[in-house]
Amino acid sequence: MPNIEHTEDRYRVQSVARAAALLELVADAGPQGLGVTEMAQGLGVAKSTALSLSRTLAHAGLLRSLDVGARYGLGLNLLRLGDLASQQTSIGELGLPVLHQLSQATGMTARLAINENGYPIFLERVDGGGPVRFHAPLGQREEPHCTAAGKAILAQMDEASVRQLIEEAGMRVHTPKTLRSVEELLHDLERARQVGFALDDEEEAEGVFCVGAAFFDHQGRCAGALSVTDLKLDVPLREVQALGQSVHAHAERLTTILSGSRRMARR
Amino acid sequence: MPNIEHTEDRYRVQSVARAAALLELVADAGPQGLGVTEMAQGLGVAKSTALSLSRTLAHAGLLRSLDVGARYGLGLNLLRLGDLASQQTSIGELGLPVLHQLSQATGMTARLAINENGYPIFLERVDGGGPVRFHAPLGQREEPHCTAAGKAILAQMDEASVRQLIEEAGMRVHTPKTLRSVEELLHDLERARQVGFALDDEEEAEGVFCVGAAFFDHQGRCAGALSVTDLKLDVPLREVQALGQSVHAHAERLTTILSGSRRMARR
DNA sequence: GACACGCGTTCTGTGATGCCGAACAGACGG
DNA sequence: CCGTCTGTTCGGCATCACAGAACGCGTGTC
Repeated sequence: MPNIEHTEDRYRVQSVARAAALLELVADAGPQGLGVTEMAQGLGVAKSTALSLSRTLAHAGLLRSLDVGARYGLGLNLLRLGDLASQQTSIGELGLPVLHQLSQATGMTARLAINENGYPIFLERVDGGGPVRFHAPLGQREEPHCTAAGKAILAQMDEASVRQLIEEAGMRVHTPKTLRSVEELLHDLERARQVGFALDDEEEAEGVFCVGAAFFDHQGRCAGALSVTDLKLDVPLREVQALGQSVHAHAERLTTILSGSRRMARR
Repeated sequence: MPNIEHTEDRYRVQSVARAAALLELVADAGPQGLGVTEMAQGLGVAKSTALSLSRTLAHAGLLRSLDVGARYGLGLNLLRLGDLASQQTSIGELGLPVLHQLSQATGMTARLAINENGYPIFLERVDGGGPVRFHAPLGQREEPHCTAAGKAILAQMDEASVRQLIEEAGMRVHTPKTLRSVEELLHDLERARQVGFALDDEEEAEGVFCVGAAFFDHQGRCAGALSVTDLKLDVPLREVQALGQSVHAHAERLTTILSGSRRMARR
């Protein structure tokens, strides 16, 4: 579904591709898992094929059988592998301490996203102390136009690239406050550049307020963005400026870490 | 030489099993990733085979190419899948079988608590065979200083964190035997660390005796604790040592389950 | 500068193997 | 006691994954 099938990829192993699709299928199925029959029709293969695939994946710990040998859910090895994946992505590893500091300094849920061709992908998350937990999945490509991290990243691109990206990504409307036009977006990005941080003022979800700022790698390229999230109610307007400066400062700190303490952010 | 060989699993897809082994291989390789040649000799297959596998996995987002098309590291989709796996996996569910075994082995009421910032929250409970049922609410945050599970968790934290937590939580006095000072508590925790289990000797309720031991997640963090409860009358002093060892052993069993049980094939 | 060696990549033939489909065995529920 | 769900088994054909040799390319070494 999110993945368009095959870019004319030669060298592709059918059964492995099916196995990967099966993982996605099981992930979407939720906690109750999937049975062999459901897998089979979800993948469009015979039941016996689905059985072989699931058995093999289960043996590798990528799936696990929920009941005794009947339904399958995601396996615990995925936990370990996912954890290693974020560690091995040096940004995730290097950014985690900064993220903790940011969370502690603001008391809010802090997240770190990397820049993948203009899209933010969240690698790490540190919950704030508050009672409210936010739905904040990791490893997922989020939308650029309505998230603080996304706009912080977009603000570092030139206008032509932004237009092209939005052309491709679209601008889904989530709330009444979601920006509707590229012009509106570009204007907002200009403002973000001037103050050094981007806002998501109930643009993705009602009642949720985010502040984001970009950080840069050793070549000065925008490597990603930090953001903090909280209920709009809990963010007095007069504090937004201070909050933004804090996020910006932490992003700059991360920039100096990533660049070997040589170069500063490109504005 | 065939290092990962299986327990006579009939339905097994060779290429998928190899793909899974490849994921492990890349995970062990660390941040710099693996090249095709290394994968090939690591798996014991031809280079072209390794190429097909890695391309397929990369297309599914389970691997990602680090340089342009050369070396491969773990993919970001693993992050998302791992995150989902942890959401969909309740520790309680995994621990339930162990809990049953523990209850059966000891004949006592067994409980499982997760560690939430040092506080124990009981998720599951299995009643022993005896006539007495204990008031043991689930899903509720209990006090750390006077419960076996709480002290088992505390025993895994450093002294400063314990002091800070107790500062915040206080030490309500329930019985004459309830510990009164942080020093007393720290001393008790030190003893618990040495023997591998914590005791609650009528400290929360008179006549009630508990033994607890911590278990750990795939990162080695203390994820929670198991405990057993009975009337003090029914626990002869000489049995405490054996009881503690049993609880400790079951907690260890749960730890191996939670940490992904990789490499379970031993020929 | 030429050479050799390492890398990743390409291509093609072949036989192992993944795949389907049909049949089987329990578990429910009418 | 059937009909209809499951998950499981098995055999056989065609596919598809696999190996291996050859290619292009960048590196390092005389």
